[in-house]
Parts: sequence; structure tokens; C-alpha cells
Amino acid sequence: MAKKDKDIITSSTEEKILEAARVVFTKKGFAGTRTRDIAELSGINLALLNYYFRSKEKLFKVVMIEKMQKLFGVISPALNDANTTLEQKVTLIVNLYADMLIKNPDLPIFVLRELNLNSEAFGSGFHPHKMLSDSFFVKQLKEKRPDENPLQFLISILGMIIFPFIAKPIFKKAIGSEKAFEIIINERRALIPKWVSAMLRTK
Amino acid sequence: MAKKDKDIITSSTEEKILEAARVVFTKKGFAGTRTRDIAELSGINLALLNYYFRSKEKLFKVVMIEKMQKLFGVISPALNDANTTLEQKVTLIVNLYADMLIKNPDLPIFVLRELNLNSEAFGSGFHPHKMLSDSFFVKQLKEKRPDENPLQFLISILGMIIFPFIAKPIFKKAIGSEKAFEIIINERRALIPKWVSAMLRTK
DNA sequence: ATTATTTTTAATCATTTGTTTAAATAAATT
DNA sequence: AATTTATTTAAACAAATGATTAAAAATAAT
Repeated sequence: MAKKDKDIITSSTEEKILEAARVVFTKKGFAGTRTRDIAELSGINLALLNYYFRSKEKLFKVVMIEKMQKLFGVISPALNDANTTLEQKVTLIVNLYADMLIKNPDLPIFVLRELNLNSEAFGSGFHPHKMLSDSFFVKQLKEKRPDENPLQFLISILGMIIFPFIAKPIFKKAIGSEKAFEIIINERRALIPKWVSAMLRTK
Repeated sequence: MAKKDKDIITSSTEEKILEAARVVFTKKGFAGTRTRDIAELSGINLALLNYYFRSKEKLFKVVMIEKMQKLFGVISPALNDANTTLEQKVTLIVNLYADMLIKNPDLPIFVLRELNLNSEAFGSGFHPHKMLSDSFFVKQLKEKRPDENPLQFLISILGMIIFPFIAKPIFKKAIGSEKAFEIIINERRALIPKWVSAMLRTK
């Protein structure tokens, strides 16, 4: 075969398509995206999309897997660190998410939008619920509060940090600018750990 | 004019279209919905959709306004009740949402999905952030905790109750059945008010 | 240098999709 | 009953869209 240093030669156009696909799919969703938008943004010929990725759906799946790993993978190391307390883990999780979501504010709505639209289409490989349920963090939650379902705390913690990014169109008008939104998020780095500690103490 | 008891005669087919539109738009989103799906589900001729609602977009807006009012309107009375304490209001809000969302579990993801996709297209009429910010509830929050932005509590309370419905595809696998999901939600009716009280006490 | 292979391009296809049209039917008005 | 108005239907339109094709250009192998 001629020209097959796949990772050097072809990665250029392939990566150009992927980069544009990330942007357009994230902004418009799978159904709202036209392959022509991706081609145009990446500056490549429309046919190349199918040449490299076979179909719109296959290209989308590549992006979707990436995004899911980004959204749920950030906290993976923090969840299973054997050398931190429950409270330290909460602080770490909140800050890891704050850092990442300020840089990728539309990541949560993208992933959850497509997961809700598509229920079953992404069974391939990645299981965030296992990552969470089997974690050392959940074990510590069980020890601290054997009387409560640890999932209840997990849902609340993730909700408090992720929800503002999903509900942004509502709160943004009450908040004002994008800068003001970031200030709110940054305040939550300290607030949420404090709140969670208080929640864990309630009887 | 002949035949123009609009609320009696035409409401039948018009309402049939609307009912189907609610179902299909909610399930597939605006971009993922085909007008033919709505026509088929409602059992009417395709052309009637444009006859009654002019366009897919206009029909969608009717549904969207409805859904936004449903999502943000439920708690409107509770927010401005002058005869309840802050803690009582939290309990009321949580229960009003639990009742409504168990019956309409895909309402939050629908509204927030479309608001995020469409940023500006729904400036018409309904302003949830005003309803929240100008409420008696927020005034009470300010009195109780003048040191904190009341929005921080508001975001957390709404996040804790609404987020599980948005993140359901993730947690559902960890939870199991639909019944188990409802049990989790019902437990939160008591948990969240207790948690919020603890949060309000933190210094 | 010649040949084979990979990549890119422009044009086109076949469907899908929102909307319209013109005729038919039903209902109301006179 | 005759006429006008409103509703419904089947068919079709025009534009959009995901995908393919066949030829050209670029690159690699011999």
C-alpha cells in the first residue's frame, strides 16, 4: 500500500473534520447538524466526511464517546484516590469539574441532550454509572452514612455543580454577563464542599 | 362567517395536532421532529398542520411556551406565599416539583435542551428568572443569609430536584427500574428540605 | 520514470421534509 | 334550497440533505 503512515499523513484532514464535528454537533445536536456545516467549517470537501468516517452517524459516535469520557472521566482519579477523605474528595471533584466546565460550558447539555434523545444508541464501552457506583468515594459515603442511599448524595453533588451549566439560559438573565456567571461558578468551589459537609452531618 | 365557534368546533382537530405535537416534540426535539410524525400520530392530514398553525416553527412555539410555563409555573404560588417560612417553602417547592416531574419526567430535558439550542428564539412573554429573582422566597433567603448570593441557594435547590430527571439515562442503570427511580425521587422529598436547612445554617 | 495507491474534487443521486395548491367535502348562512 | 365559508384531502413542489460516483490530483512504491 502506498502512503499509509496513517497517524501522520491522514490525521491532518481527519482531525480537521473531527474538530469541526465537535463544534457543530455540540452546538446544534445530532439532528440539527448538517454534514455540509461540518464540511464548510473544516474547509474540506463534503465527500471527504464519508470517505473518512463512512456516515454522519459514525462520525457522531466518535465525537459522542469522546465527550462522554471528558464529562465523566475528569473525576475518575479523584473518585478512587485511597489517600483522601470524603470531604477532600468532594472539594477535589467540585474543583475538577469547575475547571473543566468553565472551559467546556456546553459539554453537559450536549451529552445529556443526546443521551436522552437516543437512550440506547451509546451502549458501546463506556459505563459512567459503574465508574461512580464502584468507586472508593461511594464506599466512603456508605461508611459515613450507612443509613442513606449513597446515590442520593452523588446525585446532589453532581447536580449542584453541573446543573448551572445546563440551566444557564434561565439564570444568565438573572446573573447578567458571562463573567458574572463564572464568578458564581467560582464561588461554588467553596460553597458546595461546605454544603455537602453539612448535608453529611444531618441526622 | 360560517362555522366559527372556534372553541367548540375547530378545537377538536386543532387540539389533536397539539397533543401529538407535544408528544413528538418532547421526545425528539424540534430538529428531530418531522411534521409527518405529528400528522401521523394525530391521525390528521399533513396539510392541516399548516392550515391551523402556519408552520412547524409556530406550532413548536405554542408547545414550548406551554412547557416552559409548566416547568417554571408550578412553584410560582409557593414562591410568593407570605404566610410560609423559608423552610416551609423549600418543602413545598420540592414536593410540587416531585409531584409534577414524576408525571412529566421528560419535561426538564425538553425545555432546557431547546433553550440551549435556541438561546434567543423564546424571548416572547415568559421570564422565569424574573419570577424567581423577584419572589418573596428570594427576599427571605436574603434575610436569612445576607452574606451569600441567594442565587447560589436557588441554583442548588432547583438542581437537586431537577437534575436527576435530566441525568436519568446515567443513573437509571445504577438504579435499575423505573419504579426504583421513583423511590429515589420520593426519598428526596424529605432529604432535600433537610439538606437545605443544613446548608442555610452553615457559616 | 512508471505504475499503483491514496486522497481530493465537482457533480449528481435518491430521499426526505416543510409547505403549498387545487379540488372535494362539510358546515353554516341567507 | 342555494350560496358562501370553513375544513379536509391527495398530490405535488422546491429546497435541503446524506451519500455516492467517476474522474483528477497527489503521493508512494517499484
